[in-house]
Amino acid sequence: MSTIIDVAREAGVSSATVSRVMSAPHQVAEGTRARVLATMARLGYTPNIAAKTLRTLRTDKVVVAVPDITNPFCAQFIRGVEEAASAAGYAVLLGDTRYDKNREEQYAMMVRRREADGLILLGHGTPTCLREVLDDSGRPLPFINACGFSPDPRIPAVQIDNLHAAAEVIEHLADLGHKRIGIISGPRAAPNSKDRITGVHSVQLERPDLEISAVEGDFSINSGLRRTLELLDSPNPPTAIFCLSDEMAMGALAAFRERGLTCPRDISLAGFDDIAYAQYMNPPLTTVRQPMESMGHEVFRILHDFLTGTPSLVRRVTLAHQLIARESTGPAPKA
Amino acid sequence: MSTIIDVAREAGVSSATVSRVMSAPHQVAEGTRARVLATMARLGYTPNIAAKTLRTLRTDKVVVAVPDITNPFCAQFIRGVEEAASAAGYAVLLGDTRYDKNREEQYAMMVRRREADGLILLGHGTPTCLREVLDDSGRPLPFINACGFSPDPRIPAVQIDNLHAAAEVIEHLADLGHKRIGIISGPRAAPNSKDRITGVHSVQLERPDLEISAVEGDFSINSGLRRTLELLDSPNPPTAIFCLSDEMAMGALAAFRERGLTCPRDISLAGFDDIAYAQYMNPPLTTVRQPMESMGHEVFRILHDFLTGTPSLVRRVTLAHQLIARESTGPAPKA
DNA sequence: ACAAGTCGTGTAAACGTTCTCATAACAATG
DNA sequence: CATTGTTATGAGAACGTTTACACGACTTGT
Repeated sequence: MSTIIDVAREAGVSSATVSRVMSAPHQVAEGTRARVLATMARLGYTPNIAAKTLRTLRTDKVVVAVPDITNPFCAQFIRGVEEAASAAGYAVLLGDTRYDKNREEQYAMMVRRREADGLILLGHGTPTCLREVLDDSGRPLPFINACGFSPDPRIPAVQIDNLHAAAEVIEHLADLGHKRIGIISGPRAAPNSKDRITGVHSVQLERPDLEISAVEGDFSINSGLRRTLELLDSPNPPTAIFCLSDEMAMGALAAFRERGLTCPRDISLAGFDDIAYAQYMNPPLTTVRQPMESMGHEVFRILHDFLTGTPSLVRRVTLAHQLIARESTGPAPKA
Repeated sequence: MSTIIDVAREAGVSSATVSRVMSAPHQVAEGTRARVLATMARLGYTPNIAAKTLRTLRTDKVVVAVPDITNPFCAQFIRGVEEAASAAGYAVLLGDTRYDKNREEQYAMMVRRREADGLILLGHGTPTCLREVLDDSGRPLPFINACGFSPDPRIPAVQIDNLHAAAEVIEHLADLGHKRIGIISGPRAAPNSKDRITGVHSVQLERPDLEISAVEGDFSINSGLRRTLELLDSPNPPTAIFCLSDEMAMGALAAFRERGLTCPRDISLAGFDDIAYAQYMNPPLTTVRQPMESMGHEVFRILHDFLTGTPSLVRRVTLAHQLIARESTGPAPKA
């Protein structure tokens, strides 16, 4: 492996000039530049990144940590971040936390150890090793949440209006004549689950004839299946089910199948997220679209502004969602 | 940010000793070790990775590049690699190539620039910037393929027996009485598509009454939908369709729906991969299970042996697959 | 008592960059 | 002609580690 020194020697210049050819080409005379470039090509020179970051303290990398890489919802978000990042000359380091705090910490450590310039976390959490720094120094961190506002207001974040999104779904179902609606939430602790449930109840306030029964899932297909079976087996089963993720809705569909129920004739179903599969389900799923790619763009933009010292006061951004009515929701069956 | 020198000064030892406390703790006296450890904790010392890799030329990172992070099939593989990697103290850098050669090159460059110790590529390709090195030096590279043997035999790889797996599916369908079978392949250029098609034809040799019509897809849901519609609209449509990926099978299901066909009563369907969604589709999908997690383990193991200089002659490994018959395949309808 | 280990530690030279100064050559200005 | 400014380059000091080598203090075996 040849170094910048080799190139310098071969081209008859100093290492400083070679360095400049790469980072500030206009500063070096055209002839010299061409000669250096040619030498670099001839030697197959590739700069040593470790040395570069040791010197500059910049890695041009950001970590994106998602709770479940298996979920297409996360994948879309990653795509968005990746797009914005590579446009700005940054590489994306991807982390799959599997909803595990320890793994989350590990990825956060990468920014503490300066293996990456910043951290984007899908979810509302704050890794403790970053919180420590924040509490000690009080200075803002190269860290941002997506899809969930942290309870700590100092931490920037981007999300949709979960409360109103959920409310719209319930209104949609109520308009179709559904009175008994089952909700399958994500883990209750998550602020966005809470927001969505608050949204559900806000509708109930205006339509007191609504009967809402909420159970707790974990966003997985299987929990959607299990919880739906429970709802169906209850004494007075709902005529519509609202899953707070499309994956759980997929499980619900399997549960309907298991009980011989036809959707939407016998029971209606709504999901949340609008993953790519939603439109291909059987029947195509009514759901709320979260603009995950735009969220990725936006989140990176904010982080990047911070990294480049671009003065900015933007802390939190709310993006527009969209209710997408497909065929899984229909009129409530006549009792 | 405190350095190893700060810790050394505070603890009254040399930087060498501090370094040893981290990398070879048994070499340093217990009392000293405790003192150093305490000092490190007090100062909140975190080692600078850039300096470390500059010195050692090791990053303890491997890049895993997959063609489509959105595909749960890839995700499972990543999980497998990640598991094996973190057990061995390696971090995984994830790359989403989106079937794009340029992106593939970019990730390969990371190992050339020593930003990572090795590259795992899902697919049969060889990035040109690595092939160059291989051709120039002739020495083996820290590079391995998964799910597809490279035409270049010098490159290690792990995959299943695609030929026989596909043959088993066709036999399964033929046993159910299907005579006209449609195949929706991935891009023809891919060796594993070729292998599977060869497998299909190997069955045809023994059962000459089979009519096979193969069309080319691109593994995406949408191509599955489109190609299936074409097959259904042909003069003598097949009674069974075999998609070379579960995602395309999902598209096929949507196509059936669009044409008012009930699966498996009117038409049978088989997929390939056994992604997590396969069992939850409507109807649950008959498919071939590829052991993606084990493949991840195995692939990392081979790469790791190479990296640690463990002498090994294993170049290529074939893992066991499994035909999983679910409800999407049934007896051929009576003409 | 001496030679030959072992053990714990320190010294200092790398690793490959970047970047601040310094300098030299030349042009423009008074 | 002296001064000032501009432009292209070089010298060399960091950046924070690891590690080969050296050394002194013990232990052990003769």
